[in-house]
Amino acid sequence: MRFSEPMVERLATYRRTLRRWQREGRERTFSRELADALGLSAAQVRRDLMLAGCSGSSTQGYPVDALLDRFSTLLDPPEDDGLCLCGVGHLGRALLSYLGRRQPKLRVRAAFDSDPATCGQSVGGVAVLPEEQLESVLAKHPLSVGVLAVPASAAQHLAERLVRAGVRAIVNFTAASLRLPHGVFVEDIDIGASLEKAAFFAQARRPHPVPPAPESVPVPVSESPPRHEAS
Amino acid sequence: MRFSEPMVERLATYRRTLRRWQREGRERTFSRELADALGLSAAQVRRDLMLAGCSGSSTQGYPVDALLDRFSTLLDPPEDDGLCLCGVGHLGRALLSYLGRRQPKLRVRAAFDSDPATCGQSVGGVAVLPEEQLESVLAKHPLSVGVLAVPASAAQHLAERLVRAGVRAIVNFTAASLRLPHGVFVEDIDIGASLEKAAFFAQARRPHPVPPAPESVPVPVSESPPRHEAS
DNA sequence: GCCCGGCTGTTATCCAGATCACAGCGGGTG
DNA sequence: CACCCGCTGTGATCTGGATAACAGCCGGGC
Repeated sequence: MRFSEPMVERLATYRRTLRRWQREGRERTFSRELADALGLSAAQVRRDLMLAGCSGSSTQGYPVDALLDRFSTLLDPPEDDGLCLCGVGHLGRALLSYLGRRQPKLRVRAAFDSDPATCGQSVGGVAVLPEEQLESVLAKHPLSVGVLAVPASAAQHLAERLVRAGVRAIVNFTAASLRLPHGVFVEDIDIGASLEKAAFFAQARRPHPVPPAPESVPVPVSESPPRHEAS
Repeated sequence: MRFSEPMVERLATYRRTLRRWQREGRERTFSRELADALGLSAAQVRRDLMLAGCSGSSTQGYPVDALLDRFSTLLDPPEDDGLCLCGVGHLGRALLSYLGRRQPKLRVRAAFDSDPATCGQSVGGVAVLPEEQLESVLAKHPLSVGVLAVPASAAQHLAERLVRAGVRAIVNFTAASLRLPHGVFVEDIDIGASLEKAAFFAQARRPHPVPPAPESVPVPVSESPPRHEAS
């Protein structure tokens, strides 16, 4: 049995929503409520919960606490595990400040930068160390997730160092496409490409000019698919 | 004929790679080269190029210049279009500095923030305006893409204002799931969920504790699928 | 001049993930 | 007590995207 990538991503969003509801005092919920809150279909929520090993009653729905407990078991890393951030530029700082206050279990445990001026600073409560110490720090305190927020030209080399140092998943904010051994999980977050995609689909209904092709050029169109149960 | 989302995203990455090669003086390329550079299969590159309306010769491959021209036609927004950034916190600043130097055609044309202390500053060459002016500025200078880098609690309301002001695509860095009229393209970039996903798949090979389910809990495992042509 | 090899363009096939559909249940109502 | 309603759990089906497969072409070698 293995969980699919999109499902794990959804579990994380279920958990966020359920935590808010828990703070608000809600004790039980129905698949439909979660679905509406997140723009999914109720059937998909039920299926995800089933695969995650959660169960509910047909009249009372699912107990919020039990769901959150189960999600913690599935999603939370071991006690002293966490993130290793490479690159403390603008984006790295944004991540540090974001994660500093947000995620309790998924903290940045080590941050590295190649710029001597940045090293030694403490950003969001995390000390920034010189990149040379990456291997020695991770040898003492292994971490399973690396985050790349460096220039694209440095990404491949740093990724390899991270993997050699024991990292088994990398979140790559770089435009570089990483080539790493099988078994290492890579999550690419290509902000530039996402912005270009949005710009494309914003224009998509307008006719395009027709320069290179001799034939008429298709007018690309996209709809946001309706994401709700037909009922 | 419509282009799929993943395809448009790939086109953006093809373009980035081809631009680098063009700077290096390379004039022609083969599907295999692009595929290897980006971790895709040659067949997929050929298919994308075909759908994009590009053609090459079986002996010389594709001319780099022609590909880039075609991609510009498809991906570049109209001359005075661009991005409208909402929220100039850490992440907003990172985006401004990233886009300031990178994308020539996809610039941030307006930036807004609700914090009076932030307004009036100029970040990365873009003046930060008070959020109240969103409608009046966009009325004078319509932009087709909005970028949300605000707290999740403000996201839905701001998104609706953007759409009323003429925005047709939104890049949502917020954890909120937006409910917007059909026809508005939404690209969610959920950094928190992505980090949790990476943490999960980093752990995925370890046995999990088995608390709630009476039965043995499955050990979820994921492989990065091999992404190359079998040949 | 003829064959061979490799690359393009395109069709056919496959697959994961999402959607649909429905059996089963349990409590509420009359 | 019998019926009804709505929700869970789950098999069946659908679909879009990726992969595989191959016909056609062209230039180079012999």
